[in-house]
Order: sequence, then C-alpha cells, then structure tokens
Amino acid sequence: MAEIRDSLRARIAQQHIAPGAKLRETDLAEEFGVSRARVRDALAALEQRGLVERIPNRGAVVIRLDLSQVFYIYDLREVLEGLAARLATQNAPPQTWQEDLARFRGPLKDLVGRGDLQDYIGHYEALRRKIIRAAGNPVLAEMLDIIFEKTQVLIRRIIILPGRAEVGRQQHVAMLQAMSRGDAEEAEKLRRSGLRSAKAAFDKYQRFIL
Amino acid sequence: MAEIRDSLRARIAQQHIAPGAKLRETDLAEEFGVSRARVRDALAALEQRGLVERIPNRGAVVIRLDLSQVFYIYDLREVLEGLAARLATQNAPPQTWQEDLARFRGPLKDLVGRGDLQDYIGHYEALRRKIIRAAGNPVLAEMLDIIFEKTQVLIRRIIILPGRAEVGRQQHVAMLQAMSRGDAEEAEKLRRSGLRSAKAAFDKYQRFIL
DNA sequence: GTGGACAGAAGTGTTGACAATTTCGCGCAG
DNA sequence: CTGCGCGAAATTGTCAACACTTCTGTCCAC
Repeated sequence: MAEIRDSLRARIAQQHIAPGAKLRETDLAEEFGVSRARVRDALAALEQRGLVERIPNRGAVVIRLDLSQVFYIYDLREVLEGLAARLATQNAPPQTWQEDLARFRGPLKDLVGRGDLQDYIGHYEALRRKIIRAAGNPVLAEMLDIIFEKTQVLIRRIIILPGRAEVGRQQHVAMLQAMSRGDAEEAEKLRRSGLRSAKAAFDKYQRFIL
Repeated sequence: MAEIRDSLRARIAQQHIAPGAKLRETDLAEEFGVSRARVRDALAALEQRGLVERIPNRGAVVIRLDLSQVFYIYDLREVLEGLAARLATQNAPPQTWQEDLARFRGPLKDLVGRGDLQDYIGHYEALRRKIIRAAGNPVLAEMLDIIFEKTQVLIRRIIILPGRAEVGRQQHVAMLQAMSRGDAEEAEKLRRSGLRSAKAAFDKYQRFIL
C-alpha cells in the first residue's frame, strides 16, 4: 500500500497530476495492478495528509490550493522553520554550518547572479532538509513534510520571482552566520523574517503564481 | 466510518483505552456492528494521526508516549500556540478578551486558591479553544488538534502539579492583558514563555507524570 | 526436566462480488 | 428550443470469504 500512496503523493506534490483532477479508483487499481481496496487505503492516507479531498459517493479530487490556504501555510512555515533553525543551532556544533555559509556566500552568489536558479533551488532545498534533520524533532519534521508537499511547486515559483533569489540568498547568509556562532535565538528570528519576506513576495506577485 | 474513527480517537485521547493496548479488528467490528473493513479504515486513519501504531500481521496498538516525544511536542506547542495567540490578537477586536481577562483575574483565582482544579482545567481548555478559533487558521488548528490528542492527559496532569495552576493562571492574565490592548507580538511572546515554563514543570516532575 | 519441531488457533491482509449512489444521456412536454 | 423527469451506465461503499502470517500449546527426543 505504501508504494501506491508514495507514488501518488510524489505525483501530486510535483503537479504531475493537476490540482482539481479526479482520481478514479478503478483506473488506479488497474494501473498499479492491485485491487481497488488497496487504492482506497492509499487515497484515505492522502486525504488525512490533506493532498486530496474525498466526497462521499463522488470520489477523490486533488486539493486545489486557494489564496487563503497559502497564507495560512506561510504563517505556519514561519514559526515551524524558525523553530527548526533554533533547534538545529542548539543541537549541531557551530562548524556544521561553515561549509553551507561558504557555499551561500560564494558559489551560489555567482549562480544567482548568472540566473541559474534551477541549481540554486536544489541547494536551497538541501539546506532546508539539513536544518530539519539537525533539529532532531521528528514531530516537527513530519509537520513540515505535510505542508511542504502542498506548496512545493509554489515555493519554487516564488524563488524565481524577479530579485527574490538574491534577497533570499542574503537572508540565508545572515542566518547561517548566526548559526555558525551558535546564536540560536537570532537564527530563529532571521529565519522567521526571511519567510515573512517570502510571504510578502508571494502577496505582491500572487496573480502570476496561482 | 468517521463515527468509528472519532469514537476510538476520543477513547484513546482520554485514555479510556490504555496506551499499549492492542486493538483487535474482529472485536471492534463486533462492538460497532460493522464489517472488519470499516474498522480497518478507521485504524488506518488513526495510524496517520499518530494515535496508534500498526505492525504488519500483528495488529494495532495504542501509541505509548515516551519522554522524548513529550519534549518534541512541547517545543511545537510553544511556537504553534504562540502563533495562535498572535493571530487571535490581530484578528479579533481587543474587547473580545475582556471577559476572559476578568474571569482569570477574579473567579478563577479563587477557584485555584481553593484547589478546585477540575473546574479550572475546563476554563483553561475553553480559552485555548477560543484563541485557536479566533486565530482563524484552519491548518494551524488541525496541527494543534493532532498534538493535543496525544497529550491531553499529560496537560491535565501538569496543571495539577503543586503550584503550577497558579503560575499558569498568572501567565494567562499577563497574556490576556497584552491581547486586550492589541499587542500581538507581546501576546505571542507571553504564550511562548508560558509553555516553556510548563515544559520545565514537566521536566522537573516527569517521574510522577509518566 | 528441557529444548525444539510441529500442528492448530487466532488474527491480520487481500480479493472479488454485490449494494447503493451519483452522473449523464435521452425522450418528451410545454 | 428549453427544462424536466426517467432510466441506464459508471463509480464508490460495504461485505463476507479466502489466504497468509504470527502466536501458542503440545508432544517427543535427548
């Protein structure tokens, strides 16, 4: 069952299945070569995770993010990733962040300068995952997973907004500096203000993103 | 299906079913008068919510909170309920909190003084729900629900710790004052420090609680 | 008396068939 | 030409039976 669920989850998160699309149990059962019951289990799991909505007797449709939901989620990301930054700073030795700081200061600055945002997004997401792992709080990690699945596509669209990548890079440099000197409170504050400015960028350009 | 799931959820949250207890599908199916398939659906939902653990071919057992999980959850409550306090202050008119402030300053002070903690817990949980509702962020509400289900019993045990109720009451008065004057940032800070001290109280008395 | 193999019991995992509900096309009255 | 009702098709909801895994108790060899 986990296989089907994860496969569908990945497809939805990467929008290989469009928001609003209907998921027919029979079709999926045939595609995966299993019985309908197992597909139903997978859909129930995705419903709990908030990736699909199931209407009784009418089937499952992929959740469509509306504007308000995006703001709800950004308010949550602000405090949750702020917490992750604080815990990561407290738990990991300061030199852990040296290499990341160097990368965001040097090579990635060039990358962003050249407009090679695809690669930059890769490094951004890798650092995000590293911080969450270092925070060492599985419940927090689980919650960030859930909201990241819903907005993965959005985050990428915000990063490629004009000027946004460079601003974000500078904010990450500042945060990594705080983390490198073990200042957990400051790291939390900086991560929070970084996400607030990402939210503001979304607000400004929302009509180009949604 | 929702009926079975919610019934089981309530029982687990209130520990009418003990942590570590095995849930036999056949028994539950008979008790609710439905087929095993629907019980299985309900158990799958509870597993996703983190209330039960399912081991392949060996059935479902109610999750047993260990020490580290409690700390994980308190770190999360700190930032999530802090966010709720901030949003509630921003969204609701300041006079919304007047009556709560009066109640926590007057009648509840007497209640706590007399040691009538059962009633106090009721008011405490009512205010908590009111703040979450006023925050108006359903994703946040959902996440707080999930972690509250797991620790409901614990929270009640912390409140009845010696001296804890009065400290908590005073912290709530301070927070409600900030909310009454519309100071959202301060309300968030105060809620966070309140939860930090609750976590410290748990830390100190953990052997009496778990 | 102790340890291991084996068989039966108990419980979970999976499936296919059947029931209930919704959707959609078609005919018909206005 | 449009709106309404009806019935067939499609789709989801439910169930009971079967398959597989794990647990348990008994028997026998040593």
